[in-house]
Order: sequence, then structure tokens, then C-alpha cells
Amino acid sequence: MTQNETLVYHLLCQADRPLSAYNILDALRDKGIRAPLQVYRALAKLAERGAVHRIESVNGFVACQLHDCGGSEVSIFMLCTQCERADEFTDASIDKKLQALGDDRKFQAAHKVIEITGLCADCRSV
Amino acid sequence: MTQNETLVYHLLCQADRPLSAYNILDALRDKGIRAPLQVYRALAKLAERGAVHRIESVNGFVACQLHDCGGSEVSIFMLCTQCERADEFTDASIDKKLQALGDDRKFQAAHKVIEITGLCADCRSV
DNA sequence: ATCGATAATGTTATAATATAACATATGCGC
DNA sequence: GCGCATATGTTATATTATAACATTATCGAT
Repeated sequence: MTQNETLVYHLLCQADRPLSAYNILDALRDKGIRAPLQVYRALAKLAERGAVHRIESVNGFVACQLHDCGGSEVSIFMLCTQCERADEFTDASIDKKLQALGDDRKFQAAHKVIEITGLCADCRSV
Repeated sequence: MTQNETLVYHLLCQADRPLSAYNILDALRDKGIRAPLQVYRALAKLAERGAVHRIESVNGFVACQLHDCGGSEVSIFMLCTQCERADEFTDASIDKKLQALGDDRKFQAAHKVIEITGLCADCRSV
């Protein structure tokens, strides 16, 4: 891992919610990161390896919470609109069914996104 | 449907790929749409009713291809990176499993996103 | 050790996407 | 007609993402 990737990755590991590229930029300014591109480049590399995931629904990024996701299976995210937590899961049977749905249509899947937005257990009960 | 919503909706119905808000703005300038907000407002209302869907992976919008999606079931999109087509499907069993996954965690789902990016059958065989 | 290729960095500028804040108009029940 | 809710319009600005180009490490082959 290069310098910038390490900085970005460690920050994401400590975060308790998805961070935007600009959140990251701001947090790492005093560590020598000065431009958006430095962040986006690090994120691209990290995502490529499955060390971080992009959360499409919030334009944010999280560190992989599962086995540094070599990424055979789809990640399923539950996103709380209240506390902003992003919890990652996998589910072999959903993955299989989704793959089958694509295969049926001769669709060659390269990347899958599954995100559920709503209220987490904690926020629900408040 | 209001004037602006009608304009936006009809444009999306004719499109063969997801359109960005600014694509829509440009296409409807001569129909009197002049500002991004006019488009975003129309899209918000249309999406609320299930008449259009936002495609998170491409920051674009499509008209619902299925029964003007009263929206009981999740929409599953297959997005071709080559021709940019966005085909919509539903699958009761995937929906159910995903719902169950949330329920198990006491997660109150408000919205679900499932998107598969890759190559469609046509583009694959070229 | 140094040349040269490859990957990583840094920097400025700008593109693309989305919303805030405020002013005006329009339809509709009373 | 009055008052309220909803729809519109407009300007400005925030947020997210990339292009283009210059510079610097890194490291193996000679």
C-alpha cells in the first residue's frame, strides 16, 4: 500500500460511517493530502482490491468490514438515514439468485450493488 | 401530473438509456425548462410515485419499465457499460430474501437499490 | 551506478451533479 | 375575493468527480 492509500484506508477504518472524498480530504490535509485527486486515486486503488467499498446511495466510502473482501460475493449494505451507519453483509443465496437472473439474460455482470436504506435497530427504537 | 413533470416524464419514456438531470435540462430548454431545480423537482415527484427510478450507479434517471412501479417490489437494474441500456426487472424471491435479511437485523427498510453493471447480451457478442 | 521504464505524486483548473434561499404565480376550497 | 397549499421561476452556491500536465520515486536490467 502506498503512502496515500494507507492514510485513506486507516481513516476509513476508524470512521463509523461512510466518508465522502472531501471528508477524507479535509481530515488528511495536515497529513499532506492537498487535492481531491489524491484522495480519489487512493480510493480507486483501494476499491479495486476490495479494501474499501463505494456506497452509491450516499456517494461515500467505507472500509470493507468483511475479510478484506477479496470480493467473490456481493456486499449488501444497510444504511441508516438517522445515524448514518453502513453495515456490510453478504448472503450467498441472494448473490446466487442475482447472478442467475443476469445469466438468464446473457448479461455478463462485472459489478453488483445492493443497498438498503432505512432505520437501523437502534435508531428505530428511539 | 404538472407541466414540468409531464415534460420530464415523456422525455424519459422516449430515451433508450438513463438520462442525467442535465441531459434532461438541455433537452427541454426549448420547452421552457431553464434551471436544474425545475428538473430535479420534477424528478423528485415522479420518483416518489414510482414513475421514474434513479439509477445510483450512473447518477441518471429512467422511466419505470414495469407497471408504473407502484413499487411493492424492488427494481433490479442491469446496466450495460457499452450501450448504456438500463433494463429493469423484479424478482420476488430476491426481494423476499433481502427483506428477511433486514428484518433479521431489525432494520426498517425504506428503499432498496439493486444494480448490476456489466455487458448486455448484445454488446457481449460484438 | 546509472539508464530507462513504470507507477505514484502533486497541482491547477474545470466538469458534472445537486441543493439552498428567496420571490412569484396558480389553483382551489371556503 | 381571501387564504392556503402547491407549483414555478431564478440566482447563487455546494458537493462530487475528472482532465491535463508536470514531477518524482522505485526498481530491475544492463
